[in-house]
Amino acid sequence: MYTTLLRIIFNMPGGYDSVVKTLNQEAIVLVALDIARQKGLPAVTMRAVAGHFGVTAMALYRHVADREELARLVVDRIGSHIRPAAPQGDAREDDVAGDHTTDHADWDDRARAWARAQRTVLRQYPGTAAWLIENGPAGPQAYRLLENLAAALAGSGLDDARTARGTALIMSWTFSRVAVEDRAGPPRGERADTFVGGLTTIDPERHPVTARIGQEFFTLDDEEIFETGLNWILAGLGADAAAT
Amino acid sequence: MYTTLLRIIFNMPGGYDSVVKTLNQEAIVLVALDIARQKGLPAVTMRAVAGHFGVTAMALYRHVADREELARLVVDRIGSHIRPAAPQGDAREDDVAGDHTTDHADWDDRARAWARAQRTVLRQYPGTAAWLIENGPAGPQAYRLLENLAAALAGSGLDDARTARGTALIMSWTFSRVAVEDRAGPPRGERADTFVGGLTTIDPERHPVTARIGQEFFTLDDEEIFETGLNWILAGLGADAAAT
DNA sequence: GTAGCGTGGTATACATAGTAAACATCCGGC
DNA sequence: GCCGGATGTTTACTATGTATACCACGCTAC
Repeated sequence: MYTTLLRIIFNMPGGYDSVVKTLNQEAIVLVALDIARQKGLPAVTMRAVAGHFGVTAMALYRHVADREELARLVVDRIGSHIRPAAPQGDAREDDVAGDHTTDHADWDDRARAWARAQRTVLRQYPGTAAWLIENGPAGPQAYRLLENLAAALAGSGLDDARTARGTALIMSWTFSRVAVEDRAGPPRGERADTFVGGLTTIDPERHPVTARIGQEFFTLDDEEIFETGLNWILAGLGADAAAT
Repeated sequence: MYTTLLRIIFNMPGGYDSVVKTLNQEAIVLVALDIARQKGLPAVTMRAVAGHFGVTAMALYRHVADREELARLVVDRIGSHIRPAAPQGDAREDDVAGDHTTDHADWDDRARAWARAQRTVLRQYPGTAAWLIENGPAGPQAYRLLENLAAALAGSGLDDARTARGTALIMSWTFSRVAVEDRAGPPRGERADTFVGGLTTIDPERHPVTARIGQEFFTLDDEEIFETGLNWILAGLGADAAAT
């Protein structure tokens, strides 16, 4: 409203759009992305996004179908930030065609790079990993990333069926680890009844192994857990591929 | 309310409690468990549970602190249904002490049995796996089950740190697979823009590998994906244990 | 120029959640 | 016979998504 007036006041060719954010899908997604980064994906509510524009929540519905669509757009945009670099160390962009020409010997390094890139970006947007597990990856970026991973695994010599299963395994590990890391973040040691937090009070009589390795849960950092799991997964895949 | 009157009407020693459910924590958890099984954990709302007793939602707060506590009680109760049988085939109950006396050679079969038992039960209560990923396992049953798994892995010869990481990996795979299966359930082929549903429309030009293996995502059933992933994980763990 | 129509934002309201606060009721013990 | 704790109710407030009706602007066709 009053756009004409504001255009006169600001006296600029493109109107006031370059100063005050215009309400369109692109801008909405960007604001939502910002909220997701700062407060997590669940904090991306219609009212919160609308508030950043000084409009009502209903205004957003002229540009996105509903919250579900907005979430998908946000997650897809997050996916566009994930650029698994080639493991050789050269900084070239990953282009799908190019990836297929790389040496097949380093398939596991490519898979590792893929998982690390996923984790790095997903960690910046709390709640996204959990969302992906519950809703499933979708959209163009998801396809691009799936292709990257599948291409890497296909280079191992696994057949198609195993390649498909392998992508599921690596994606699962990546998403669920980040989801776990998301919650373990800020309120460290706040809730005593949490799984990890409660490990100090384990009764060694009834739970001898847990009591013994309980310390490990504290000292291990997320990085180590993630990398070790990834190594085991790739070792298992590699052994299977070699045996075929 | 009117308990005296009802006791007179029903004319029974214990009052009407044996006919109409009494409101106490145990009964609340059982009703919540029932709702979780039929409609999933997210459907366990305070009002829904209260409705089954013919009371208001606020009445529940005399017996549970809040929805969070109720959810934890429900999940713990679900955990009590998980009884990973010994892999030898004998039907004895798994008791923690007994588990440790079993032969260490079959550590991977024990881990497999653990994961299968988890999956079988978690599948009966949709949304629980996702809840576990987001909130983390907690409570007595979680400890018992963790001990079971850790004990199995410790039998592989892995050191404590690796055992801890191994439990995280196996739990992650189990939980996230069931979480994925939960959503893939009823609305199969409903949303065309879903990850799996969209795989038919993959452009073979841009996503050659995905297009090729796309069929596999349809034909593979959940059982196969789960078992194969589990095998790879255990193979990776085993190789590492053997190398140490 | 003006009538009308489409685009886009607003106002209002409803449904579903959890839950706080004050009140009511009932029952057992003094 | 009354009192106090335990237990359920009432009311209401919050946050969330979203349906519906409305309205204001500005462009286009006459």
